[in-house]
Amino acid sequence: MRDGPDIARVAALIGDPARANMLSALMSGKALTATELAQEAGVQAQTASSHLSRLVEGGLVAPRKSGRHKYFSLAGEEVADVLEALMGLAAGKGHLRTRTGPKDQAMRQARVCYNHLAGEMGVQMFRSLQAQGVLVGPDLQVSPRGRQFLNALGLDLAALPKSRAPMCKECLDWSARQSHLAGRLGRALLSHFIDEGWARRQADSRVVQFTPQGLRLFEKHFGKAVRPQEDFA
Amino acid sequence: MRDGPDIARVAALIGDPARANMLSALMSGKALTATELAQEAGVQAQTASSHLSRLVEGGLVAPRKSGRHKYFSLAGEEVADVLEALMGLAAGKGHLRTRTGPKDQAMRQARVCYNHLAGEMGVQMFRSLQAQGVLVGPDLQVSPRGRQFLNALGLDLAALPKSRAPMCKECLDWSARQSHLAGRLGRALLSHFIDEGWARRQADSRVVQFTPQGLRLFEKHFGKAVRPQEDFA
DNA sequence: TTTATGATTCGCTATAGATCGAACTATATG
DNA sequence: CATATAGTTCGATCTATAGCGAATCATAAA
Repeated sequence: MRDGPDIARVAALIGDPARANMLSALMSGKALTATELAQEAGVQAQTASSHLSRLVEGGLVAPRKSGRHKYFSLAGEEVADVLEALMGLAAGKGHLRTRTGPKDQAMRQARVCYNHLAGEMGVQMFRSLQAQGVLVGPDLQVSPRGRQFLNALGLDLAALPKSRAPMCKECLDWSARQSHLAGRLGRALLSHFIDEGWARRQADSRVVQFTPQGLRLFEKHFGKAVRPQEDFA
Repeated sequence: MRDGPDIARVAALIGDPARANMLSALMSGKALTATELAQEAGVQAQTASSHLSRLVEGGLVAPRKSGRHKYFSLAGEEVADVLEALMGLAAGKGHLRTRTGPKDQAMRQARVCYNHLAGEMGVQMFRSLQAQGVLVGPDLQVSPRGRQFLNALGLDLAALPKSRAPMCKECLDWSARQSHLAGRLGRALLSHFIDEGWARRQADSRVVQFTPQGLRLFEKHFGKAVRPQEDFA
């Protein structure tokens, strides 16, 4: 069994606590500077710099300079997917870093996964979109009815930036263990919710906080989110 | 960002070359003894023993003794899923361990993923099952028509061993970058192909070799597999 | 019983790499 | 220009752990 991809290389890259913290922070979808990431990781700036160059070298994060700052972000959606999957496994094995607090509860409810909505509400939205026939088929095409639905929401697909990236993609949720919507449409929907004031991002965390009004509107369009699943020991 | 699952712990566990080799070998779905795994990993028996106890401790593999042998297998489907996802990322980044050989080609065509069929043919089968309405809805329920279809194939769902594990589950393919069928049905289908002589497992590898007849029957029921995708650099 | 083989435990060594202090470069701001 | 801040490079240290030899335990075969 000496063939196949070199899985140890990427895993080792993720397997260092400092780097894992950085990657987790980047799961917010925001691009962060080297010093911000150093703080997230709890190490000195020099150490962080070394870690970051290794992450770039390994193709997990992408650098971008702007003035005297250097911003880092996840290299792509596949990276975010793998991280989310790893979180699922770790959570399932009970490897949690902290006692479950109030934030944890909120994270399970609604959070950012790279650039789209995850958590119970993310899962609920995805199921609803399929049930309503907005997304159809195994490859998740947007149906004509779907276009109409999205227009009614105030979202124009044609206005989305052109890109070779897939419009719709599934992403496995670590807390709910079910799929939610990623891809360009997933990103567009989350931005839309925030632009329209349905929800806002909580500073320095992945939590997405819906306003009471926003929640009402969400449930009107996508149905009521299932109650958060109890802990799996 | 000090909350969330402890991703570094599992990743570090996978991130050692010897352990990664062991896990890759276990992706064949077979349970292997400690010495077999030592050979796969290219280390001495004592070293392997230490690695294996750590893998068990971390919940990634499950031990089972039988006489003076101790068999190890992956702890569950979630573990296999994560490994497959990691392979996808590693392959996408060009982190391959060896030059692409003839075996590599065969692996992309049809291989075992833990206990079900993966590769181009696995993906093709999954799409076909959805297109034909055998599996319907976002949660992949087997339709009444689906039951009929499977019966015609010689597969009786009611005869499958009872279990709380999901009947149908998606699993992301590292070579094709699309979903294929996992879960109890996925397992049952692969066993069926082998029992019926459509295909046989290649010794000491994950490759699934279809016979000419088996291939014809497969294509009759599931359509022709798409041509293997070219390398992504 | 003895003998052979599989697996583990112990003790030791060697090494990769994580960490930080200090010096250095580059960009911005006054 | 000088000065402050962001980021990197270099060198040194220190720790975790992968690796193996040798001995030990466990089970099976003879």
